[in-house]
Amino acid sequence: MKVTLPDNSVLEVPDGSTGYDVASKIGPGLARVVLAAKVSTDDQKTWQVYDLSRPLPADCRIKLLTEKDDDPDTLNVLRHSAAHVMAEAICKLYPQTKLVYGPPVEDGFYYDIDLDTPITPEDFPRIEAEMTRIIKEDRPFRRVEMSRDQGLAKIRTENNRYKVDNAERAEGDLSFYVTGAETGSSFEDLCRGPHVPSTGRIKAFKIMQVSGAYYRGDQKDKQLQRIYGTAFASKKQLDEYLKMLEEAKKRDHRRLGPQLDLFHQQEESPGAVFWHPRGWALYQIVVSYIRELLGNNGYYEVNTPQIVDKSLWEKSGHWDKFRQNMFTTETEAHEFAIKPMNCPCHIQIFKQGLRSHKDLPLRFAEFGSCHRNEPSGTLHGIMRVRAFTQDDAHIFCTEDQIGEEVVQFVNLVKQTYRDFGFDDMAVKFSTRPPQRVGADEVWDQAEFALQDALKSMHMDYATAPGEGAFYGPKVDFNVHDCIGRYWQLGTIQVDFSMPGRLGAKYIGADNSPHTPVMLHRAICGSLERFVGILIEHYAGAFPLWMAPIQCVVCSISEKSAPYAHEVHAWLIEHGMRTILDDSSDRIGPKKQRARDQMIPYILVVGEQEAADGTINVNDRNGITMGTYPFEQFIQGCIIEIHTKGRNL
RNA sequence: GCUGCUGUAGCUCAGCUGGUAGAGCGCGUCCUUGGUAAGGACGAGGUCACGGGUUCAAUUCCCGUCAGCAGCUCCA
Repeated sequence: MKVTLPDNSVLEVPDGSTGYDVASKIGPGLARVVLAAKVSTDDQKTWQVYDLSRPLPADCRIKLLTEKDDDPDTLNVLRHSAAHVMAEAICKLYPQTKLVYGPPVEDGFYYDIDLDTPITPEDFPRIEAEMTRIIKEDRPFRRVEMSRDQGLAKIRTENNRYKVDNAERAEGDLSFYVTGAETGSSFEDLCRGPHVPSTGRIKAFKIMQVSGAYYRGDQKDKQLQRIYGTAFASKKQLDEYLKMLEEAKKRDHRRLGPQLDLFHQQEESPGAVFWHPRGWALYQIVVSYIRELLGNNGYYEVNTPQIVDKSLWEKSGHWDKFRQNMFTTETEAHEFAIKPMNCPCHIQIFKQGLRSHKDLPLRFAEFGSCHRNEPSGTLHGIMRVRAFTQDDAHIFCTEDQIGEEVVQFVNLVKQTYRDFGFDDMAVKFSTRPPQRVGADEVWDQAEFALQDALKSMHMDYATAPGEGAFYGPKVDFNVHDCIGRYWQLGTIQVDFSMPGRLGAKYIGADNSPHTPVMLHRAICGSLERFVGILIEHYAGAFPLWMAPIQCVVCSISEKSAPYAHEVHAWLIEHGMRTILDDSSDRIGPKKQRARDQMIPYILVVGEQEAADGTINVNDRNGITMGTYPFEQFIQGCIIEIHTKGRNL
């Protein structure tokens, strides 16, 4: 049979040859480092990863995965095998363990186990030692295939409901992997594969953490222990990965926020933010940016009450679905809810007076302060909080106007994210959830409108079936943080239901009343989260235009302190956010302190500068940029701020 | 909310098998007025998260509460 290699050369091998045979034929060096084979039988439309010992299909295209290449499947195979080794080690140490499921994931792998004894980080070294032993034995991974019936019969004897479940849900015939000899020391697991040839090929691994995970993600089902690990083809790569994690920690907004004196959080108000002057300056820069953008794009800013009678939330449908997550308060006759969102209030504004179709689209924006009683375990720094402010707006429009409004909004999102420096956002389109309000035809229409707009803009997006809001489908704009977690920032949601439920009407061209469509939308989403993402994105080193403090003036000695005061005053007059350091420290420590605060420009002034009317400019990376006349420096700053630093 | 871990000075952390606490940085005062990645001396700072229990004695052991961390679930 013929096997085509990546360089399009064709190798003639006996029928039934394996990936290992092909590798050996090419060269013994390759045979030593190859881990698995990637095989395509449909001219590279789809690929399947094969064990090296598995016979190849006739006339296929093959790509050999080695320890050195960067194909993500290489790591997946390696990590999947590492998961098996870890499972074996755990079963050896805890014989009552029931294995559940152990896949590779983005940064490593995990194995879910059902075991009543909690595994703690203190146990990791023992498990790792056992894994090292298994790896040293260099036992082969052997694939054993069985007919479905045979396999099911076998697995049912094992008293493990999870594996029976897995087997029942798998399609077609079943395969098991035996690690080791057919008799004697070996470990077996129901598994689709593929695996590396033998345990010895796992060169670098580490158990990372353990946590709870519900079986099949169901909160009502048993909570299992999920043990996370990672594996690489070399120790060097593992070390690099661990170092990268350390570096990422330094960008964490929960560390940088207090360190840069931006905000703090404390026990007495979990899920809320105490903004310090510098953090609030940053926050207000975001607000000003959005306020200007909305003003230029046909929005009217409004403001609505914090505390609203429960009856409004009953009408809107929130009480039914989110009562558990709403903060309430009461007076003599009323039970109130602290608003968890702004839309019902915006509808109240819409309802004042008689609206005409000529008023549409009508766009109400609010920096709306909301409170949601999020479950304690979901809080995360300022990214997920209970008290937050959205750059919220609701667009009241006709069905015909939806497309155009979505397009305009997506353009605003793109412009904003570009200006703030987020270049890789992920777009997600979420469709109708099981629990929802509104007729199916209406959902069809709303989903179509959103998708159509995305397509017309040639946006790349992922579809999330069933993840829409209860009143309508949505498009989310997500950005990742320093440790790769994705957070929803912007969103636009089509709502055919709530205006009707709350009695919003306009008079159409036909002189009869109609219910408007409402679009819920936010560019930043929660401003708290947006600022959190900004902190991590820039690791605290904000571009000049958004830096809370833009310059610090440092005097060389007492002799130059008066001039430093003068320079400081000039900068303030020119609108620069500036502080003065005329302390008795030497210039070294002053600069160090300024760098620690990530202040973009450190302006050193001594007797020389005082005599010349100049300033010596240094950046926060320790680079001395030169001595400039004051005017020249200011002009440079003004340009840098105006262009948001993109051309400099 | 669930599982596991954690909570000691403003920050980062020591503190073994119970005998009421320590370092570095920071902070304050003084000396030094020094030209670009931390000058020197002295000093102040802690109800060891909170509430119970065991004990002659608890920061240390046990239970509970609160908060944080990791993941799961959730996210209008």
